[in-house]
Amino acid sequence: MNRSANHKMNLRKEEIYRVAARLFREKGYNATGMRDIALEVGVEAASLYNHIRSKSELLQQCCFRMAEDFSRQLQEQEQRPASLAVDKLEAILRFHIRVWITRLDEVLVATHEGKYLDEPWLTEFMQERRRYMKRIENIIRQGMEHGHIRQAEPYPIMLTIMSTVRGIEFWHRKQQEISAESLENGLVDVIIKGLLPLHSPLRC
Amino acid sequence: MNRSANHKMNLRKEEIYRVAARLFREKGYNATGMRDIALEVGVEAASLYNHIRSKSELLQQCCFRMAEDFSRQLQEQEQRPASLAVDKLEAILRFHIRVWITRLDEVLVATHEGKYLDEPWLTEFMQERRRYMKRIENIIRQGMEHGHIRQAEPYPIMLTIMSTVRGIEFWHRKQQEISAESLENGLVDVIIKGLLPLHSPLRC
DNA sequence: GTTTTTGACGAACAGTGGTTAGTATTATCC
DNA sequence: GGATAATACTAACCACTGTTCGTCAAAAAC
Repeated sequence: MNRSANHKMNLRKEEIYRVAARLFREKGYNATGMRDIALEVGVEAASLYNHIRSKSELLQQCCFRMAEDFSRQLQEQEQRPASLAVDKLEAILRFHIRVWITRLDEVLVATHEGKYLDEPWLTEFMQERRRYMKRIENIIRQGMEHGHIRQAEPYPIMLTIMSTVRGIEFWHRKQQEISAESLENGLVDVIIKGLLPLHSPLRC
Repeated sequence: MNRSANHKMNLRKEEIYRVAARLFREKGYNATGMRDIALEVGVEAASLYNHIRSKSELLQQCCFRMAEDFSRQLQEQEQRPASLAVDKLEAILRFHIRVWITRLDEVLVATHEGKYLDEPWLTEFMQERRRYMKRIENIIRQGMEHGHIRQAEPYPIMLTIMSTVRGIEFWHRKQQEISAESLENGLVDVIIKGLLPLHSPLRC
């Protein structure tokens, strides 16, 4: 098999993955049947198994692709100087927002349907999420030690950064209540402004 | 049938409802079988139907009980003077946080599994949620008109208030990373501090 | 104490789930 | 162009789903 054929094969596999991610989000993992996926791909359900191993493999891809993308981006921020804690958090927050705006299907599946992963992936996935949250907490803690973030509990701040983006689920471009840029800047404003020290020149 | 018997009947029905809410949260609505619920109630699956009409009725109770509780509380806040917009939002936020801490099962089911409601309840439920969000947006807008909230897009602020509480899902009392009170105050701080006008005496 | 109601039970039903086996068809390679 | 691999199809399987039926014991009502 040459490279072209291999590429073609992956294209079909990618299509199945994309359809599955969308349906998993719209209807939920358990409510989405292989026959639903097959219908939208334009094929019979049994034919899917020439390209994928199982339904749960599709869920695994959703979850761990997102986990890797998030972890990689966080690593970039961690490598910046410790004095830039607030900028790091803003960059992290903006990354979260953009992923939630541009790849809502995958990120929602990873967030909401990840609990349906089989072992040992379930355990690995949840441990990874916990590690990710700890790493963000550490950045917040560093910012406080250097005086760039006001003294407070790091834990609720981390939760806020992790959770604010979830509101994007309610935002639909169609209804154009607000543009993507305004949405991103609005969300960043609320969070970041609340983090600055009381005497910060950016604040007053 | 006298009042005592009626009360006893409702007790059993309430027990089924509580068990269902917990299982719906842990395993998801579709992955929870009537036999799972029956097992934890200590009865056979068929016996459940002496107390409830259907599985979907249990989901409806979860969703609309929460919707009513939230709507009622919001109405209380709406009746306060318009000049107290920030206090209203803080009260709303604290109510959200407390519900998410003390009634996590029901509120998570309403949030995550509500999409599995049958029609016409699904449409009614989603319309109610949209109305609720609009009402919060109106409070924010009032606060801006009176100068008690800094000028900004009301929509992302509303989303933040709605979504921040979702982080509580990650917070488990057992692991005691932080107490319930500190968690509540920490979350409120991040959000409310970001809302105040730049010249507010509370801010600088 | 008899009648009526309540609630629990085992069995079963009709439908759906993911998945496999076997086979036919198409595309690729030499 | 013939061999070979990839991929589509039909049919079916078996486990499981929410729910109903007929029955029977226990509690409530009178």
